[in-house]
Amino acid sequence: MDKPKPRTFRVTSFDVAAEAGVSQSTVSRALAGDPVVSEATRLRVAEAAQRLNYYVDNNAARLRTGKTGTLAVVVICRPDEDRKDLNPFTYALLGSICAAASARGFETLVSFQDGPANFSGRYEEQRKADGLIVIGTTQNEAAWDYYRDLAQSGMHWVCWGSPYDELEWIRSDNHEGARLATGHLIERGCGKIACIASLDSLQRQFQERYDGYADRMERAGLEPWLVEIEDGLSREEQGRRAAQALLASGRPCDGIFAVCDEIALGTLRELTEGGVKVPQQIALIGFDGIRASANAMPPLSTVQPDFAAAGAMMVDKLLAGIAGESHEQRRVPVTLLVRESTRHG
Amino acid sequence: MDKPKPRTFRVTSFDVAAEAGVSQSTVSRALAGDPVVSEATRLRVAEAAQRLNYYVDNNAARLRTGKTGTLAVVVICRPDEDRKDLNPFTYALLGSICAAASARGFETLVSFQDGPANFSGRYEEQRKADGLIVIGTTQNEAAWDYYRDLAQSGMHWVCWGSPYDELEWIRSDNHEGARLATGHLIERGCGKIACIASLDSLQRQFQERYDGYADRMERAGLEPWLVEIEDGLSREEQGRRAAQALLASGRPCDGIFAVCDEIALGTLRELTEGGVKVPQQIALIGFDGIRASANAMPPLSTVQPDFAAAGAMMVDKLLAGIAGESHEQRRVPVTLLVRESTRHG
DNA sequence: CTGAAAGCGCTTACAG
DNA sequence: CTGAAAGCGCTTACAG
Repeated sequence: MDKPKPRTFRVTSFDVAAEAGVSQSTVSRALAGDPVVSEATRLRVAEAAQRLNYYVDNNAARLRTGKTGTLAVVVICRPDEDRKDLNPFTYALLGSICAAASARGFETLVSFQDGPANFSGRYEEQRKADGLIVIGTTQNEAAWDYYRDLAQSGMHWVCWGSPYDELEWIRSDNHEGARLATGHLIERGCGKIACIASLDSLQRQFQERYDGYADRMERAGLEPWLVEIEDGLSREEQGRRAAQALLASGRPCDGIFAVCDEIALGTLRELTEGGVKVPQQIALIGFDGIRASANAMPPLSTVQPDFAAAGAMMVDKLLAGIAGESHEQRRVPVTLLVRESTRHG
Repeated sequence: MDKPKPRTFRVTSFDVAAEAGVSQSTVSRALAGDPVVSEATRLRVAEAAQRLNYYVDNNAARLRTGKTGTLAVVVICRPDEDRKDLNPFTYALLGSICAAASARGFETLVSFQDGPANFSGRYEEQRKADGLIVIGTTQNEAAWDYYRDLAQSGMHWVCWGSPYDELEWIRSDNHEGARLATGHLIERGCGKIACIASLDSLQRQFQERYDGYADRMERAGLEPWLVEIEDGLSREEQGRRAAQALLASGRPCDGIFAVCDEIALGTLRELTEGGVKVPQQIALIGFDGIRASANAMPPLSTVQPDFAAAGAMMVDKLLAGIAGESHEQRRVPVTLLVRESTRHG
């Protein structure tokens, strides 16, 4: 048999107290930066702690205070989707949320959830987090139903991508972004502008973007032209099919606004492979500002939300909720990013 | 003044005990699935817990057991890099790690770190996690130095992307992948094959890939041809510059192996914009299998590591280390992905 | 198979 | 400004 593992002794605040010649409570106060502790004592304690390589046991502190200093972040995926194939927008948002949380002194407990076997949002009840941020694909209805039900319990949370308007959401300024994109095409000289979108009531963001497009078209005296995407395909494939349908219709077209970059990339490939020159024959613009849009051939014009602001806004809204304060801001500002795909010949 | 917030009472195992008519210890055992508890009791307790909407307080359990059931994942970024611009390979790896941890019953505490103000890897000392996984850019030397020093303290950890060979790393099977890529170009008929790479001693992965390339070239009686990337640029820009240098050299070339997809994408754009037809004049292949490689024009051939295996291997190695077991596997298997960029005219 | 009790390592009233 | 003591809510020997 193996030798029994030598019990590893943990350095506690009592050890530091002995080392510094003060009481354990003073150690706790000194290390927490309690201003009531005299500077001399604080220093003596800090040095003792360093000598002993002491760190506060987070579990004990959390148990005592009831606060976790942690935010849970749930990323909703398509069922059985490879993590590699997750929408890059979602990854960027995740990164920005973690950065914002960290800047405010919170840790982030991240989990990817794709099906009922996986759904688990009881972070507050289990005292694993003080609140919850849910982001990810709108298309996983089961997931959103699960979280909508959970929300009834009065948990603290904020989401991005929810198909339901009544939840605590943060979104891009979709109307404004779509107006910018459409206006850009119009100013560039396009008059026959199609919008590749979905009016599916679950796709709130796409609907909002279509509305912004239609709005701007009508303001210019132009007729909105909707090319609907098909359900149940990858975004890229949706973009390809929509482009096929558009070309097959024979209707003249000189500009396309696709409601997300991934759809736009599919559209771009289909157009290019079909011999249509972008932007000379058809100008194309997307929405989201994902990294891959810059690498497309030609580079894709797009509307980009302020990612840093997105993460910050979600975290701030959540923290406000936890503190019992109100927080009205829900729209992340967007910018027009003009690249080759809409530039003048 | 506001009314004082009503103290929210927490349901504890004592409440469940009263509800089920058993002792608190029995509640704990029953809910933990201890087989010593009779089935009838277990059921009664489970029902009582559900009625009261009871969940075990994770902090108390963790304090008592000394285990956190959590793995920390640190993503090393370039200083001040926008989270949106993080290498998509890293995001994919992060997703696969979280999935693997979750499948093994562990939570993941994720943080993005880019500079000394940010470095913080004392997760075990603070009892925030049982071990640590570090991934991210090789280029942040300060970060790797920090973690290399920390590792001296005997913490449990595994990393991906470290410039240092002596650490506990997991990597793609870079030699094999590079041989596959190079062999594919050769079989396709290429004879003048350049490799865009870096032999910088810190870029272990790139070096390994170059070695695999050179190996395969020599086996075919061909002369290796290294085009070095410049330091301190984005990967895409490195790829562009390398392509410029290659074309400017005037040396005939019919195939390029770029040691990562992001470099390859830059190379592809530079070639295309310079009027060089890919793959008709020059065939091009990358490495990493990032999502954007599929969206390039033409779609980029590449070598893809098994992402799911990568996350699983990292988590398994870490858990083995925590359990005091050994775990030898460190190379993630790779597959050749043939797309348009290397297809026959 | 079940219960009474100890103790994980802190934070924070309370007292001085 | 500092200390003695209580208690956060569990898990797990120990006893029966």
